[in-house]
Amino acid sequence: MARVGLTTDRLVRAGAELADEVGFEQVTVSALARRFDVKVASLYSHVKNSQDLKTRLALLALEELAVQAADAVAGRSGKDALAALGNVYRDYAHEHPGRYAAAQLRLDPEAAAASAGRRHSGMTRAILRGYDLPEPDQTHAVRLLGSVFHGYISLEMGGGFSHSAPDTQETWDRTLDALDALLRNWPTP
Amino acid sequence: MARVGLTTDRLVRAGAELADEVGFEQVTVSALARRFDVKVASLYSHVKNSQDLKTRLALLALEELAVQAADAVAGRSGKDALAALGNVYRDYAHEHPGRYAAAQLRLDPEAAAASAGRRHSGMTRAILRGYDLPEPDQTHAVRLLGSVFHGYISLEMGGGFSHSAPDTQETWDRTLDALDALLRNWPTP
DNA sequence: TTCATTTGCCTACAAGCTTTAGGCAAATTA
DNA sequence: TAATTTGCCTAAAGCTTGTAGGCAAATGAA
Repeated sequence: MARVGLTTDRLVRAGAELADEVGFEQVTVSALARRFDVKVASLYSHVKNSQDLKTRLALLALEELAVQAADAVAGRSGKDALAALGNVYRDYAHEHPGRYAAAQLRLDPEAAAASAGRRHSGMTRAILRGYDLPEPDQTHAVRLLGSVFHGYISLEMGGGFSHSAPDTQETWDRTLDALDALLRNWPTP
Repeated sequence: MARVGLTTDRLVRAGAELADEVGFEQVTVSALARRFDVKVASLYSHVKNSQDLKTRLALLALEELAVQAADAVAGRSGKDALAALGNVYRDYAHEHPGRYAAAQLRLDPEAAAASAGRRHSGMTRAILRGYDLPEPDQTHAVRLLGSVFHGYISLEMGGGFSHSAPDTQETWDRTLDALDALLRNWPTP
C-alpha cells in the first residue's frame, strides 16, 4: 500500500486551497480524501473530525491575515495605516474567499484564545494611536472598524452591492475616507 | 393514514422556528420532518429540495425585517430614524438568530429580485434624505450603513466582542452616535 | 541484516441526510 | 356515489461523518 505522506499540516493546507476553490462550506473530510486519492478513514488519524479540520482552517486563515496585516501596518500611521489594514482584509478576501470565510468561523473559547484574534484587535488599536481617542472610546472604535471591514467585505463578496452602480472600489475608497474623517472628528457625548 | 396538513407555508414557518432554536445551519429537511412527525419524503411535495427550503426561509426573514423596518422608520427622521432602523436589525437578530442568519443567505439573482432586498436599501436611502448628501455619495452611504449594521451584528452574535469590556450595548449606542456624526459631517474629496 | 515497534492507510460497518420513484388512501369534486 | 386529485407512505440509492480493527511499510535496535 503506497503511502501518500499525509500530515495534519498538509491536510490543512490542502483544505485551504480546496476552500478557496469550492467554498469553505464545501470543505469536507470526504472531498479532502478525494483530493489526496486516499480513503476517507485515513484522514481521521490526522484530524479529529470535521469540526477540527474547520477550526484548523480558521486558525490558519487568522494567522495568515495577522501576518499580512502586521506587515502592512508597519511603518505607517493615520489614514495610511487605516487604509493599509483595511486593504489587507479586503484583498485577502478576494484572493482567498474560502480562507476568509474560514476566518469567520465561530471558535470555541479555547481555539479563540489560541488564535491570532487578539493580534488583530491589537493592530486596529495600534492604528487608533494616530487618532488620539480617550480610552473607553478606543474600544468602541476598534469594534466599529471591525464591523465596517467585516460587514463591507461580507456584503461585497455576497453580492449585496453587485446590482447597482457605482462600482464597489469607489465605495471602498470613500468608506476609508469616511472612517478617517470620523476618527479625526470622533464625537464624545 | 392520518394527514397532518402540510403546506409549503407551514413548513417554512416551522423551519423558521427551528432555525431560531437550533441555528440556521441545523435546519434540514430531516429535522423538519421529525418536527411534524412525518416521513422525510413527504416534505418533497411541498418544497423542491433543501436549498429551496433555505431560500424560502431567507425570503421570509427578509420580508419580516422589511415590515418591521418600515414600521420603525415611519414618522422619524435624522438620528432618530437611523437608530430606529439599526435597532430593528439588531433586535431582530437577537430575538430570531436563526432567521437573521437565514437573511444573510446568498440568493441567486431570481430569488434576490423577488426578495425584500430592494425595500431594505430603499429605507436606508430614505433615512439619508435627512442628511442631505449629493447623489453619488448617497449610494456610498447606503452601503456603509449596511456594512456597519451587518458587520456589527455579525461580530456581536458571533462572540467577537464577548471577551472584552465594556459591554456591547454601550458600543452600539456609540456606534449610532458615530454614524450620525459622520453623516452630518460627510467628507467630500 | 534481521527483528520489533510504530505508524499510515486500508476494509468494514453503522448511522444520518438528500432525493427520486412509485403506491395507496384520504379528501375533494362532479 | 364515482372519479379525480392530493397527501403521506415505503423503498432504495448515493453521499457524508465517524469508529473499530487489520495489514504492511517505515523506523530503529540488536
